[in-house]
Amino acid sequence: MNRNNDIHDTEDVKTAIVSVREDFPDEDTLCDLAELFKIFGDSTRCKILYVLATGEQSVGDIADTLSMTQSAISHQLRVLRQSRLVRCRRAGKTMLYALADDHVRTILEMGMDHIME
Amino acid sequence: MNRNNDIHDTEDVKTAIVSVREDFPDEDTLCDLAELFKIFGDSTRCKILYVLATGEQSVGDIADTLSMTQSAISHQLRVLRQSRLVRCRRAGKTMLYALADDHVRTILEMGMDHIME
DNA sequence: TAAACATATGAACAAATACTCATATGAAAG
DNA sequence: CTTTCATATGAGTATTTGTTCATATGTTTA
Repeated sequence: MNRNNDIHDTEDVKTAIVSVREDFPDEDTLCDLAELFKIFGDSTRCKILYVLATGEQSVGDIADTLSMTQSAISHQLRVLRQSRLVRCRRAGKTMLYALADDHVRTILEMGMDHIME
Repeated sequence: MNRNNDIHDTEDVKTAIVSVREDFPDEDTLCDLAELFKIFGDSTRCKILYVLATGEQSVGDIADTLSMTQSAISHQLRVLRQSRLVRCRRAGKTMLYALADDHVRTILEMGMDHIME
């Protein structure tokens, strides 16, 4: 531990520190990364994504499939929409939701692989 | 929507429903999956994992690198340890932490890929 | 236009959680 | 054995967050 280190403040040391950390993601990037995983970190949202992995679905159908209220699903779909993990389009009175891209499927699969050891 | 559907409770229907959903992960699995992502869903934990991606580190070194208290880091290391995302070994007075396996690195990379569009 | 249906949203509340502070545990040095 | 260093942990607190309830928005049909 270098809590009270005696490293001198020379250009050489500064350069060394920069080079060591130049491939390390910066604060903002790491926060964005955490925000992304946070979206997947809720079972309701995971369930919704898995339902959508089977194809485009309406809000009501998702609610029925998961035996949850329309409101709860709609709130979570908003979160998923804002994170660009799902897209939606209007079809008459209903709204049809779908996975935004295959990246979402891949991330789910990676996590599932880890769960299954 | 089938909120008030008129499907009859026959064996055929039951079998159909089962076959449609047999590849759908069950409740417990989806909760485990969400729990896994929840661990990655905190910037402090992501930072710790990225620090450990560079190699084995002591608790104090991680705290110094991230400019956070030893206590905060230790609490999060416990979470990571309980989720088997990191492993640790004692070396004298210090504890050395490391990523549990390459799966962790892969999940981080997948998330980072998505962030970078 | 009015009624019916599908979805979205704001407020309120409960539960989860990340940090701080103080202190406990554990190992090594004197 | 006592002190010191490194880490772990329990309690307390502030913040975040997921759901419910009531209601608003938007679309179709009568």
